[in-house]
Amino acid sequence: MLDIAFIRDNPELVKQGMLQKGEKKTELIDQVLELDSSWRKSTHLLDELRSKSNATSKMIGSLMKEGKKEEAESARKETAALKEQIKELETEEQTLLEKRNELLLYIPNVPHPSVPVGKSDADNLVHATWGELLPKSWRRPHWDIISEMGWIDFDRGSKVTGAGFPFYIGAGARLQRALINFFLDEAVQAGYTEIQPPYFVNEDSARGTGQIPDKEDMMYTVPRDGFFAIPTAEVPVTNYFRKEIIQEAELPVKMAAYTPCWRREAGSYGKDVRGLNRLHQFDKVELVKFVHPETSYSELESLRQDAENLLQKLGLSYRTLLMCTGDMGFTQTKKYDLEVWSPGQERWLEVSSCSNFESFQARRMMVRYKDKNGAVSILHTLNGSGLALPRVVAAILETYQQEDGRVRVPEVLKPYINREYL
RNA sequence: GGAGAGAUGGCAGAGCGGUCGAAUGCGUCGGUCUUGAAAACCGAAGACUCGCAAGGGUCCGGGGGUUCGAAUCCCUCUCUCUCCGCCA
Repeated sequence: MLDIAFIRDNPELVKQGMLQKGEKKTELIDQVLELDSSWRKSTHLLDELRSKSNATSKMIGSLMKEGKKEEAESARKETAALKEQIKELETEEQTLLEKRNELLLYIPNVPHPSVPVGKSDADNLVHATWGELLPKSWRRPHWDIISEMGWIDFDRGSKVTGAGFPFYIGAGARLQRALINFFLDEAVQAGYTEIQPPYFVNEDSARGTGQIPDKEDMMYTVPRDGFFAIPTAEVPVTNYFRKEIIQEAELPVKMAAYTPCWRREAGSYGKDVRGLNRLHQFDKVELVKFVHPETSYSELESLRQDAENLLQKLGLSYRTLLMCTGDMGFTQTKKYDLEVWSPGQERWLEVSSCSNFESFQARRMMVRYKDKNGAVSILHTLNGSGLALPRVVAAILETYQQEDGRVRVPEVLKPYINREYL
């Protein structure tokens, strides 16, 4: 969420940011500011009354000590009305604050000035393209390769769980494991600490990273225990430091986590869900950074570079998009997407998304850092996939397939899959 | 799942109804001393929030209650530890 003080000082800027993200309800800002000013009035009055009440309590205490019973007694009687007033005001003040903070959750983060203004994915900027775009020609889409080789079984997955929960078998499973290890090893090499987080989180964590209330429907829930199955490792990992203060010297903190991810993906259909293009359960290595506010944009660039390196080493062609304001999402100020080339489908597939959240998540989570002078401030968080497996698998199969049907093992995976062909 | 104990500042750990935002130790920071460091000594440090400021207010796991007044008493929830049961 945004800093209320920032909204007070820059209401127009925040409104403009909302409009650029395609969020038209800018009256939200006026409502928040109105609630805020009533709350402040209420708090002010309440504090005065409390101050008075504290003073008389103190006085009663010392009167008792001096043995002035009658005076203490009469002072005590006077507090009755005051107490009543305080109690009333307390509920009013609390209600106002709760309402204000609730609305605050619905105000999106403000895009960074370097982000192109636009409405949809058509307005995204192609930031860079790497590698040659193999033509389809004789190449087949990955789902054909998969079913012919028996590497992934969608039908049995549907039987056992439901659509979008596949089984990986033999070389298919082996490839998954190889990629996970490769991604993690590369991340550790790049200075990230390997983390294994919980796969379920509670409601506070889901709110901390912004899944609630914005993307609540994307998550699978465990109602009996109040848990959410994580849609990405971002959620547990970013919440790692919730309500904590980190020493400035510790920054930046970089973490890499492999987890399965669960997403309900309601409303998807057609070619988008064909094969490995979109699943309800998939594997991903996620990179998360906690950084000093001054460095968050350079950290975003290096995060993107870390993710790009993986694709380059795998020998996959890809492009990097700088997402426009309208296609960016609620919590980010700036975001790059990496899309890998799928020669069998002749289309781009998103395999990574690298974002800067500035203080948006950290403020919700109260993650702060303390500088040398002892001053405490909110830090910045970032994350990016490094990488999401299924579409990488799709691209590998389609890129490395031979005309005879076999699939070569990418050079960098050979330490993990000790053979020439899958 | 059953029984008991506990939750206090970065950590350890006092406090058991008023002067406690909280002793003490360690750690941290600043200074003295030193060529430099260590040791020793002296000193400084919680967070949030309202206010231009002066100055208020809130916070001793969360929520509620008793009281003029709660870290201290009561209820409740969560978590941690010990024992038993169960188990990868």
